[in-house]
Amino acid sequence: MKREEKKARILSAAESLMAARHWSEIKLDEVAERAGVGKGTLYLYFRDKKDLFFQVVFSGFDALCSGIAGHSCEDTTFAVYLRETCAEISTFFANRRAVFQSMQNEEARIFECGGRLQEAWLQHRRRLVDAVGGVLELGQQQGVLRDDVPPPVLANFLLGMLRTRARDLADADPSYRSHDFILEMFLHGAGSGQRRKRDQAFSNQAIS
Amino acid sequence: MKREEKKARILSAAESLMAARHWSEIKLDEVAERAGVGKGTLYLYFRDKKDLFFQVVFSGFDALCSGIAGHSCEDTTFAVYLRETCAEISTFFANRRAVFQSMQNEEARIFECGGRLQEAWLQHRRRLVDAVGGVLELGQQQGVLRDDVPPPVLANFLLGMLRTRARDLADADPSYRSHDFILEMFLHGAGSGQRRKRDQAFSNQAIS
Amino acid sequence: MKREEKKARILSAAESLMAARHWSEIKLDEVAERAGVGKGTLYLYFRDKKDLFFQVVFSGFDALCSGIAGHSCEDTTFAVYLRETCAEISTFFANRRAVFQSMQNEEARIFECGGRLQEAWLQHRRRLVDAVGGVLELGQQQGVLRDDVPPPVLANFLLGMLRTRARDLADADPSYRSHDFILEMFLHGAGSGQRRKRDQAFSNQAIS
Amino acid sequence: MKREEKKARILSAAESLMAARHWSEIKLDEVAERAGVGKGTLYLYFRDKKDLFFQVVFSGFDALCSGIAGHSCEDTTFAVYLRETCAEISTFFANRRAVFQSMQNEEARIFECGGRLQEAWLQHRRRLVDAVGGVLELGQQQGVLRDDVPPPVLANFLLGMLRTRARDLADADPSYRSHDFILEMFLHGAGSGQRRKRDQAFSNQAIS
DNA sequence: TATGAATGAGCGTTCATTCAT
DNA sequence: CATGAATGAACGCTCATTCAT
Repeated sequence: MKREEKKARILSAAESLMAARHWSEIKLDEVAERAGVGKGTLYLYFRDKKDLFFQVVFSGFDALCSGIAGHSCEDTTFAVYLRETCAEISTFFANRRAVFQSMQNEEARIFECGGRLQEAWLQHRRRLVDAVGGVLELGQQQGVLRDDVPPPVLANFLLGMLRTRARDLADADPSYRSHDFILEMFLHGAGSGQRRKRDQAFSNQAIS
Repeated sequence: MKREEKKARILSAAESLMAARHWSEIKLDEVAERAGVGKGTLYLYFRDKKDLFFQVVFSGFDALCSGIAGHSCEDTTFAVYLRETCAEISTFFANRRAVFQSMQNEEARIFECGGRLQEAWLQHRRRLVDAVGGVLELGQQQGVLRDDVPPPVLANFLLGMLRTRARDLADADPSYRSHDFILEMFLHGAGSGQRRKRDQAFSNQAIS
Repeated sequence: MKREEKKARILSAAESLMAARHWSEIKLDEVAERAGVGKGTLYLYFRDKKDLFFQVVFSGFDALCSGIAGHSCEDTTFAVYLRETCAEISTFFANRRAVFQSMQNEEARIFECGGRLQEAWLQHRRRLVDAVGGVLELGQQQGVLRDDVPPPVLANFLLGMLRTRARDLADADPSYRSHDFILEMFLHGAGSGQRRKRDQAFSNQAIS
Repeated sequence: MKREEKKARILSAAESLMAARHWSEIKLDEVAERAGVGKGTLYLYFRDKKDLFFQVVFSGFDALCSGIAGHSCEDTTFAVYLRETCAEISTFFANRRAVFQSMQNEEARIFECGGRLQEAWLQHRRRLVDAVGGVLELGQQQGVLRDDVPPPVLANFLLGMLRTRARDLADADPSYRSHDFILEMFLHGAGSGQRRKRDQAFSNQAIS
């Protein structure tokens, strides 16, 4: 237990540093100091620097994917289900924003590590896309979502919009940062569409 | 002339390397070798490493913004105009993909350079958003785009979707990578909307 | 204890190298090798190259000044006292000859370090002059030294003669290198001796 | 002639820079700029950096030695002759102070150039000592100077005192900086004067 | 187990020297 | 002759990693 706690302290320290700087610009001295352990101690818990940051990046990620894939909308409507999914994802990335603001750029080449880590990241990413895709597929089956586009493609767009919200709209008016607005954009787009009956389903309670 | 050419060679070499790795992981020896010049030569054209990568990042960016802002849709429909704008942006980022795949992560802290570079990037980003926002405002005036959302917010979403296409849909079916599809998603969203009269304007000729 | 010893090893290595070359021509690799430590180790004990050489130069100097100022001739004659002082100074500079042969040129601009180091050196030098001046003042009080010249001026001449001995007379006959001879010259000069009519010849017009 | 003038410009530029910094800290760019010539031009007049500074150091030195050796006191008294010699030396070093303040430290190892330059310097130095020694020998012959000390030894002391004046007494009262005072000290020393019983106190045991 | 002093490979930067113009 | 752009060897300094305690 003591052991796991110390490891967590290190991971946490590294994570907070990765919020602000690229991993190759972070010194292990800093990590050790912030974690309150000796520098040598790091090597008792992690093979090397790369391993440490690797673990920072992926710890928790799997849980997120499982969480999304594990839920089901049986006991609620798809609309609510989708919004909850968005909230879950947003919360996850917000909490780990530090890391993933550094990460999202790296998606295609994380750590440039000859491929092994890159592979790992792509795999993880795919897992998330699949999990979200699974949710969206339900929407298609219920006729709420267009079915001329594969769920993973839709999932990528949705994730992209969440990212836009998190990163590019940080300073925008709060009303444009609500999950409802995001979902409204996701579902109906930017067109003027007089059709717009404004899905009631998406304007109930706000989650976050 | 000769001088500018050499500088361009260096910028190009650096750019191609930045495609694959974070700038702090790129050795100036590599840049020099790939550019076919001596290492010392770099310092004839750039103050230091930071300055080199800074120039890589921003060279061309201003031209893009001006280009977008400079056009007008007087001699064409908004739909065509918008698609051309997208094509312009896509081409730009595709050509400089190397750099901007590294960059987009950095948006919030490029080079972590105490703020000066960060400032510069944010300013540039805002310029692009404004230019695109200008285009979208036209769409609002013509009643093609919803006017309950400020143009810059819409611009961010559009840019986000272009990014999604460039980065997350690299392996998707080509039909989901066309400008027309992107714009279709942008305008009408992922909803099933029986409304869907499928804007004719966007299904004519493909540009890229 | 171990720590101080290692620092001493480094200082000693640097000192011996400074004996032969100007500090800007000495590589830290050399210092490290000669000290039998890794290059990085240098930076555990010294902020940077300048700091290292700075410490080489001044370590021990203060002790010398205090030593000279602290003695007194109460329990001996002034003559013996003065000779002991000379011996002390000579020994110090002989031991650190390496350094000070490099230093004496620098007196006016050591390390050209924008003034801070220069200041330091001048202060140290002045301290030595004052200490020696204090000794000579005793000689004046006892009527052994002329009192028409301020002690610091006399001190400078004495130190200059010791320097002449150490540097210019290295190859001269040993009899001209003894403290006694130096002091004899200091006290009575090069004149033949019918003297003290205050050579009219030398007090006419000034040239420069 | 044009050629010689350009060379002189370069030498002069180098000399003025050597006044303030050690030669290894002076960039050839600086020399070229200050001389108003291209950097490549330096290599038309000097084999390399060492050669340039070598020539800076010794140009004029030979002329000084010849001048001193060439005069004679036939048409004047020894006292006047000696003072003129001092003035000549002082003027020379004052004019070239820049260089020689850097040099005097180097006497024993100039340029650390494996010996060739060092040799050259020692040879030059010896030449000056001999020239001055020649003058002082005249003083011995005329009974004005003690003849129990070889002229070169006396010459070294005299030169040392001139150096003391130039370097250590820069801030002293002007009266202690006149040639007359220097010569007075040189001839009669710092003793009070009842003297020439050859202080017993100073001829006992040697310390070092 | 935990530490941090020690290490040395590696990198950014400088600058004497060359050579095409 | 004159130039200054180009070069690359060299050096100061950093920091991931090891290991004696």
